[in-house]
Amino acid sequence: MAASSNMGLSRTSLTQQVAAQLVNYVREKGLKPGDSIPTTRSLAAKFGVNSATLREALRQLEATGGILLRHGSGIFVGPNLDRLLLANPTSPAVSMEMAIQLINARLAIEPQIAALAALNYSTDDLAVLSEALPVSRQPVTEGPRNLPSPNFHRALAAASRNVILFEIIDSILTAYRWEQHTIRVVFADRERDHQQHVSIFDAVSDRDPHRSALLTEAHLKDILGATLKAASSPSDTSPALVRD
Amino acid sequence: MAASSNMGLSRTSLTQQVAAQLVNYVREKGLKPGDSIPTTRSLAAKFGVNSATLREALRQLEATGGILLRHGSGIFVGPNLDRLLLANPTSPAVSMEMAIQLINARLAIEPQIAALAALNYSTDDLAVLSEALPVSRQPVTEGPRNLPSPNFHRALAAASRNVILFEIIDSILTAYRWEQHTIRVVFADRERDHQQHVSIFDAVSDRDPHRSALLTEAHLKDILGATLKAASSPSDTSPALVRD
DNA sequence: ATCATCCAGTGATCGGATCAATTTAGGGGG
DNA sequence: CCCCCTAAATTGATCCGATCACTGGATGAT
Repeated sequence: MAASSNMGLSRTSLTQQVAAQLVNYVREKGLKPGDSIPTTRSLAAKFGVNSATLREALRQLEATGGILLRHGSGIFVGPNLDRLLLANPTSPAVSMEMAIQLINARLAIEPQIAALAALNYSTDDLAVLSEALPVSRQPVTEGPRNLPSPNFHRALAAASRNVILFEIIDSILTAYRWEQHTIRVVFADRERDHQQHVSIFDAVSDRDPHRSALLTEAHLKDILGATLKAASSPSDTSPALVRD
Repeated sequence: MAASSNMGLSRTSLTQQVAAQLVNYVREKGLKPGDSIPTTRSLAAKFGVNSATLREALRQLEATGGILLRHGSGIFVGPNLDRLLLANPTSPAVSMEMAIQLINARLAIEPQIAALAALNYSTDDLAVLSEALPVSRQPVTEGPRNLPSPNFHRALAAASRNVILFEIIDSILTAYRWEQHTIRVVFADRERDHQQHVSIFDAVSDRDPHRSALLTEAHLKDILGATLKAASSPSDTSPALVRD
């Protein structure tokens, strides 16, 4: 049951494996918020890892909001179970469903962000935004190690001058990319994607909130449509492309 | 410099104190994404804690997306510095600014969520929503241990049938309550708050997305206005109230 | 100059020991 | 019989030191 030895390809750290196992445990047991989780000692024994390693996994899940650690009392499932279970996807089907929900979430939020960006952006923001513009035309720029070049949507959120909204979009995009590790969304018309970005940029720089919102909405609906089509017809000849 | 002994009231765990210290270190040093952070051993010595404790703090910050741990290479500041720095607020003034940004973020998102809820809710959702309705009238129900009674806005987000959006609202509300630990927002007209909730509920149950969005927007603008007024005039006679 | 190899630095994991907070079970007094 | 106070058991939190595993640069031969 344990068998966490580094057999073959073990790209992930033991700690994260343990965290994933714990999430699966909660999932399979059908535990609900408030339910208790076995003690640290028994968990460490169950997963066949050291207490320190288990502890790191616990902290990680606690930071995410998945579990609660109460000194002297025990370990409990956190209030927001979703956040815990979404940590590791179950099946590609679920992943696709998640991807669609992610796009729908963006569809609900980003038009407002575009409008706010049009109202609040500074000259610096505009510079960053225009700088992120040509990037979306590049095929798949394999940038430096771990510095993903700021893409258009992130820059747009930054221009809205609201840290919270930026954080939200950032986390959504991150989550989306994570989903893409499982399912690759085929995006046929890359040039069209870029053109839409340009038109959004123009609307924002014109300080036109209404037009910015509408164009952003249309853009995301386009992406949603492409994703839905890709969902019905599995990956065919066209290579999987990453888009932002 | 270390001095992490449990003097007086130390409600937070040592691990979290260390995490906070590390964040402050990054802040004061003015480190930017990609910059390297001292080694685990030196950090443990610097903060005067054991390596295991430091490690838990690191995992915690890593899970939040604040830092990057690379085996054999080093520790680095993560791509999203904001997420790191927002972990612990600096001053009440900043906190107030953050509270306003939080409300503005809700203002950008929740109307759309209300519209989606009007379109997508099921009978179960409606039941939960109506159940959460009378709660907002209660003064400050000190519920059981750690099960915050589902409040109206959370239920509304759940009715939108989009897990991502629910997560977003949930995190915003959580963050907001966290901010309230520092600054207490005075909300004068509690009855009005409740009436607005009721009218939103009616619009949603009528499957009227447009009206739902408009009412939600008005409701949040009300809250924003009250918060802004409280920001200008510091806490006076009226007791601080918690609202949702 | 090129490339394989080695080595120091650094994070990751381990094993057990000890401290601290919580809960629970008794025991004494009312 | 019930309540309060104390003590022990339970469980998470921290510590300590050691060892393993990955990376990157230095070393040296070709």
